[in-house]
Amino acid sequence: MPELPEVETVVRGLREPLIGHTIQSMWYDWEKTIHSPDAIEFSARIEGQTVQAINRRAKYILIELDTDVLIVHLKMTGRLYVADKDEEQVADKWVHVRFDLDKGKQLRFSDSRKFGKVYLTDNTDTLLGHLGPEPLEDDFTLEVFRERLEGRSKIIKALLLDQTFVAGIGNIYADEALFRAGIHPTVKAHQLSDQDTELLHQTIRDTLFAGVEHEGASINWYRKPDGTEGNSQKHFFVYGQDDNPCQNCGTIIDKIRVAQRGTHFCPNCQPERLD
DNA sequence: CGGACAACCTGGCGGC
DNA sequence: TGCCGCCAGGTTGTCC
Repeated sequence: MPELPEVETVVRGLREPLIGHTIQSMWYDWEKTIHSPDAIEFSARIEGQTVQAINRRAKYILIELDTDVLIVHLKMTGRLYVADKDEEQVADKWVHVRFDLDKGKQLRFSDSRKFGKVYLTDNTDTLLGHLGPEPLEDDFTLEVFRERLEGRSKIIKALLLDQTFVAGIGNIYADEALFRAGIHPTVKAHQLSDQDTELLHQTIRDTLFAGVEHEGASINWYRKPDGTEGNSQKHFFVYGQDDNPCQNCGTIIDKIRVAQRGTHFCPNCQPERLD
């Protein structure tokens, strides 16, 4: 659920309350959330380091410290936010990792489904090196997109979800980008015309830009670090719109399974294609 | 290369 | 009200 726009919104929201603070200690109650190194080394290494910058790569949050980078992946239900240390945790029973900061603050990682992970590393390449290009960066040009599509025969939706192909797109924005481009989700990459490719390149960027502008989609778990909801979900054309009329043509939006994922599309605007 | 599927987990919801 | 079973979707790994 948290995809590029949601993670970007979290990153932006964390900078003000977190940069400049020093991590004093670490607490956790679910060891599997700590991916690497092991919890003992993790806490020993992170204590005393100060937050210098916060960035994003794909769906990963990169909290740059003095000598290491604290990396967080929210997966489906993760939340990352700063709270006052003395503020009771009763309102959020899913906090599994906590970092005490100076000045009475606390960085909390909450995750009801426990899929999320935290990493500490001085070599981000090991974890992030395999990722594809950032779709909102200027270097993600139409030419780059074309080259990456070359020789691929995969179903286009599956390709968009592949983080090594393009980084940061998830189930929601994949459906939205395909709708905007008028491309059926099961179209094979090699079936795309030059015009399809150009359009899809543009709608991937448009869809993600719009998501960032609306501060992410609060479908059920996602919240901005200040606890408020994003508004992106109010602007979806197809995601979660099954059984409702298409805003473009009035045809009822359909929901099928593609690449083992719930997939929403307009049967009229996104016609199926045979080989 | 591609596709299917299980695993990791738990809350929310529809059905009864 | 309560229980059951399914669905949600990011990523990795395994198997064909």
